[in-house]
Amino acid sequence: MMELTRKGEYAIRGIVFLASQPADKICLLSDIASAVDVPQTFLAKIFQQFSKIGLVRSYRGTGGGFVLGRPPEKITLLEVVEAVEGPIVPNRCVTGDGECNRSSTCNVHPVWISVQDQVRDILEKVTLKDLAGL
Amino acid sequence: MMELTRKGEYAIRGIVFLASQPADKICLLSDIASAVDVPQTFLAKIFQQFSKIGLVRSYRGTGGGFVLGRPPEKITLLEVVEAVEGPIVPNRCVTGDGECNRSSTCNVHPVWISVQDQVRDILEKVTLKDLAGL
DNA sequence: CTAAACAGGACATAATTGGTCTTTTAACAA
DNA sequence: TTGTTAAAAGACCAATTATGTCCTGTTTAG
Repeated sequence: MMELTRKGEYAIRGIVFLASQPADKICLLSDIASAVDVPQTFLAKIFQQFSKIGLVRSYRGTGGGFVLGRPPEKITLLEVVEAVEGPIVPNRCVTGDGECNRSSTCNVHPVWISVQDQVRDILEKVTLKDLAGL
Repeated sequence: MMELTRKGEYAIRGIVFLASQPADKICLLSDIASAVDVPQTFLAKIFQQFSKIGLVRSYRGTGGGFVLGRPPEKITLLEVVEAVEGPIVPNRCVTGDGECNRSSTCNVHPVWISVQDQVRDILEKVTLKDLAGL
């Protein structure tokens, strides 16, 4: 249960590596991919998702590549994980879209809420600065 | 991320229902399944897993069925979930079987440990007695 | 012996995961 | 303007996992 997918793992590896590089250095996807040992085409998809929500900034063409969208201390692990894995939702109950039709009598419900809160809390306190060892 | 599968959801529903029944009542699988609205054949698999680790006790033949293996206050939500979903492992890192070959330099590692501990802690404090509203 | 009820394994189907490939778009340089 | 470089986007595909079903035991009460 609760296992991160490869996509999530690769996402973390990739962006942590980027955070460990000099702030103004535009990194090639190919370099990142080989540095963190992830298939480049797969990492491309991941970084596209990052780019859409501003976690990274991309430049095309010659001399192009990626840089962090914000300083590493302003990007949390929660953001990175949720960017590629979707929101942290331990049970269909807590999605709030009426999935749990037993909610009135469901004593399990508050437990999942509690789990969700705790996990989000932990991941939110960790930034790329911490992870990149800066 | 971290979503419980249907199997896990069904498992909880089924055993919580069983816990809500009189302690000495041998419940038919068919009755449990229809009460909690789960396909009987699927629930059968789940209860077989419960039975193997003693969460429930099964009786075969005429007059057979299921009862809880222990008093409801002695069965935790953690046990129930882990029985069918496997151990709570947020990342391959924390499995301990050498999956994380970067562990020496991996700053993410302790975060997953922390998540694992917190979640287990929450689920361990909730018993079937709580969930069945006893 | 027979009917009731769980145990166990094989099988089937759909969804998700974990990618690859191709084409397009954008930026720069000669 | 014309290549060349590099990311964006979308189609596609194989393997795995999730979600069951089905059939054949095996056990037990009566």
